[in-house]
Amino acid sequence: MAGLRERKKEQTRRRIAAVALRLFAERGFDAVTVNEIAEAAEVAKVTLFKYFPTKESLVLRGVGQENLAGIVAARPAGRSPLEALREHYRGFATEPAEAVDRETLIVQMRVIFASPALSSGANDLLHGQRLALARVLAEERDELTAALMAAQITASVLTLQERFFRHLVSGASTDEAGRRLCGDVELAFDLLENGLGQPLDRPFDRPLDQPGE
Amino acid sequence: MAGLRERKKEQTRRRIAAVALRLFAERGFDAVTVNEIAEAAEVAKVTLFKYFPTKESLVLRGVGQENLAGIVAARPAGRSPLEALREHYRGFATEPAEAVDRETLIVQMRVIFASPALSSGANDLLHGQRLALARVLAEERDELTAALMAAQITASVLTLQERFFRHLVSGASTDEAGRRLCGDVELAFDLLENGLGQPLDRPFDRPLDQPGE
DNA sequence: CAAAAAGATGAACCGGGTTTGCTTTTGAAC
DNA sequence: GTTCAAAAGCAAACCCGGTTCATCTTTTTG
Repeated sequence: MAGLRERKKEQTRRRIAAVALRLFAERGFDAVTVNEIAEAAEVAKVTLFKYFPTKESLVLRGVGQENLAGIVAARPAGRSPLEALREHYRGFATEPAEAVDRETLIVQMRVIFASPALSSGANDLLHGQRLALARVLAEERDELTAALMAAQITASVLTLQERFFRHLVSGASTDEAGRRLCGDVELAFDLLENGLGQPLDRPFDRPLDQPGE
Repeated sequence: MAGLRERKKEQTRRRIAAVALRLFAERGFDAVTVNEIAEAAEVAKVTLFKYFPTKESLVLRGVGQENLAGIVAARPAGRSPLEALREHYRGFATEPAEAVDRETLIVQMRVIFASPALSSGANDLLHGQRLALARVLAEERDELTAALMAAQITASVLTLQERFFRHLVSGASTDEAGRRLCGDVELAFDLLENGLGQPLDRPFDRPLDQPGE
């Protein structure tokens, strides 16, 4: 019934997250205390921690929630896990992001990249994904193979994400970053499929990084 | 000149690490405070932190110092990075561990696996390795390929390590774990070389996990 | 042996996070 | 509208990892 209570809570949560992101962007993650955030957001520290379990979660909320395991588990019959994932990321690269507004996302990523604590925190989030993916893959092959596949896949996806956001953060337009990501996705999945043995090494060539942004 | 001072310091460092490991093994990483460790090791807290920068480092000292980048950079001419790494891990799997005594190592790993904080801490240590490896690889290929290769390789190596130590921790003898690791190394590097596309899927078969431990 | 250099130390402090005990707000039943 | 239980909010005190600082002890060196 979407009560008043719910709305107020949602509003408070947003306010806290927004204030926190702003302060982090202004002065850096480590230089802002949760007390300051709570004060600026006009809640008690204890209340803040009821909404967000840790300081990091103020920024990492909803980052890297790809659910690779789900994508693989839900793939149509006859399609390999890699094909399914490649398809998914093709879609992600072409469609224009949606949901949260770009500006906020960029600031968020900038803050994350600027703080070692947050970067490695984001890293950790993928650990769970890796285990889940390994579990799904293990239904069709032996456990070690499944674990290795999951490890390679999540590592590659993480690399793609990092590059994508790094482009965005360093000023590329959403379109341009998306276009780059397109090629990157193909390369990444080709490497996964065919292995590192073949020197297929970037068949098409492109400007090898920003020629000035 | 190997002064008295040096010896005492080394001795103190060892004592602290040993006491910490014992306490962690007895009661778990989170249930032990650094004050307790300092007290039990008969040093001041501030002294403890001069030897070990963080609580985690009391356990993670020297864990996962493989230096993949170094191995690749130092490989003989004409050998591919993957070949060099495979060779290195073949050696590691056959030679019997050396250095630290097995018992301590096992306790250490048990403690690490039992604590999420430590597990993800150990994870983090590989992050630096990944970047270093990517940098070395980037000397011979484009940056994205290098980054993806580094990501896949470090992820695979981490998986191998985890399995190896998990075997040890769950009671396998060093020999047995080493023998398993042998096969695992070949599979892991075959997957890296040839890709996940080919269903080479474990050509030899083995008991597919502990039949009760 | 004396003075400098290096360590060790206790005490106070900081910041993230939790506990406790209390007040206020909300939603629903009467 | 009144009543009441549940939910949310709060201040203050606390815990723990980690740092700072000023002081004291030990080792080295000349």
